[in-house]
Amino acid sequence: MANYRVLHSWDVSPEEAIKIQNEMRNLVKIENLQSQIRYIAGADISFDKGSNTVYAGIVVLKFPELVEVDRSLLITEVNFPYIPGLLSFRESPALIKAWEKIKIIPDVVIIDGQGIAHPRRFGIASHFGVLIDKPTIGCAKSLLVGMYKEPDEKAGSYSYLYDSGEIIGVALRTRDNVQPVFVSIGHKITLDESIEIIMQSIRGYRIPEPTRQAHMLVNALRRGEIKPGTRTKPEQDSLFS
DNA sequence: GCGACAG
DNA sequence: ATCTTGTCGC
Repeated sequence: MANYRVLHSWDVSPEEAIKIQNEMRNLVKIENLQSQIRYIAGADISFDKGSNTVYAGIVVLKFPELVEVDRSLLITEVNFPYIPGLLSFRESPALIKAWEKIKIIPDVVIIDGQGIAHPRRFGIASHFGVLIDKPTIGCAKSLLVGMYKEPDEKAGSYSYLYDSGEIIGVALRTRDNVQPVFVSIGHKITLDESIEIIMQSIRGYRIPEPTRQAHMLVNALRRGEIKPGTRTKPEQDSLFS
């Protein structure tokens, strides 16, 4: 269920989208997590080359084990183009649809993109977070705005991301000698908690597991290797049971 | 006007 | 994001 108090139309022009961001930016809450993390989710989208068809998915993992417990995969259409700074208006509609089918509601969601490390401090992670009224973390593979010093090459080290004199996120090295990822507050969380959770979600790869799993699933869906749906294949722990 | 620019 | 093989480095 989305946060009906702030629902708005997705059928808007780029100009209207910017106006919505400037109004909704004030709804972002920066606070400590209000509950322990038992489940964490990753959300992502996949596209075909020149098609309007999008493959969306959200994967819920038990935390900190990071074992899948639920998933929501669906195929739909998009019209809004990719415009730097307006990514949310292209990807959120599909992600919201996927969110509404999730059975196990996660305590925090990692989004593939920026949170407040955005020109108007309202990237997709913040927008999505406000809409679902849940804690979210923005974890992008590349920079949108801001300046930073290269963090030390050791996993776990980070440096602050600045824009207009304010700290908007961090460049975090998730593994030794790999390009850093850009972590920022999405909604209802602090930057320190975001960094901590991202590092606790790393399992041998640069990208945190929730996002990586979601990315693999939506790509498998696009290639037709798996079908849309919401059930997670139960583990065959025992031949009995 | 020029350059930058999440996915 | 997507189109794509091999290749360099830990």
